[in-house]
Amino acid sequence: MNAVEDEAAAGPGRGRHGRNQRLVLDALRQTDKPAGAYDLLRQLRGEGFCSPVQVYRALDQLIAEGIVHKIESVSAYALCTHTDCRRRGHAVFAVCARCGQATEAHDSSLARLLAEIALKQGFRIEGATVELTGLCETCSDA
Amino acid sequence: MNAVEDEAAAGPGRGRHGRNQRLVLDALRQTDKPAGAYDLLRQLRGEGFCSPVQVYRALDQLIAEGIVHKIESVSAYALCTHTDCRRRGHAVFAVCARCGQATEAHDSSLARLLAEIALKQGFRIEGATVELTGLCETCSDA
DNA sequence: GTGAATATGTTATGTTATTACGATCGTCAA
DNA sequence: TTGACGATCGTAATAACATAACATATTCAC
Repeated sequence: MNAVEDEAAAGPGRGRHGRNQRLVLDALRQTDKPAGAYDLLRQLRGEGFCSPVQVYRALDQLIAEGIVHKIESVSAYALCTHTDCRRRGHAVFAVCARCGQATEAHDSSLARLLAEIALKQGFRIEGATVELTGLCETCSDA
Repeated sequence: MNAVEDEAAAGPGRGRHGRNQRLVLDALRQTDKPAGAYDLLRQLRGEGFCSPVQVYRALDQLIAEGIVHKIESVSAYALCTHTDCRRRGHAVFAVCARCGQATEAHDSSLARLLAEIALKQGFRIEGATVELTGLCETCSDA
């Protein structure tokens, strides 16, 4: 079950998310690219949003649940396309510098390797940000 | 030769860096933690800096040379502690959530693994951001 | 010296994120 | 029922991060 199915299962108006979280999730589903917090705000003006705090509050909770990821290198937010990211962690995003699309991948050997690197220096790892920049297949062909 | 030795070799007033770059490098050497651009600006007020642009311009060039890294997850900048990062790429930073220290590591199998992940999806990789958050040895003992 | 390239200065503005404070609403024990 | 508590939400203000646009100086090849 991914983030989309997850929310659908909860049904309208009775899920474990508040109205604002549902609106932000919906907005993120509408787009194929990571969206900035202020992009989301603009989209949700019609729904009564009028302050960035509302967006950030919703994002914070969704991120804590592992349903949404922040892509640090572009200060944008994307729906998780995988299962149970909160537990498994270590998503890798490949962010296209030309079209802006970000595709998420997971790799267990990466998780192991990062854990190893951390261990070497006695670092107690709680989270990881792994982002690739470059050109996606479509854009590098063009 | 690391960034510090590199600059020292160039000598005062005649290196390949302008005055502002040298000042920013010096400021970064003074601290053991990554510094924000506005931290640097505050430190360099006495040297005549009066605008963030001056800091960002210097940082941009130093980053392009691989002497300074930006740590995306905390929007801060740190001296490179390794040789020739521009060519080898793929530094990993372990950023302590408690004390703010960031230690840089390099790992060639990480570089290979990321290249592999990119290849799988036809992504043409140009750069990578790899950052761990958690607690450094000192802080997790405390 | 002249002109091109580089480096710098200054002002203004744009973008991203948080703080602080208060109102509302549901729930659950007394 | 009531009222204490926590969760959610609204609003305003501000902090923090980054860039645009334009002007001025410095350097160096020619």
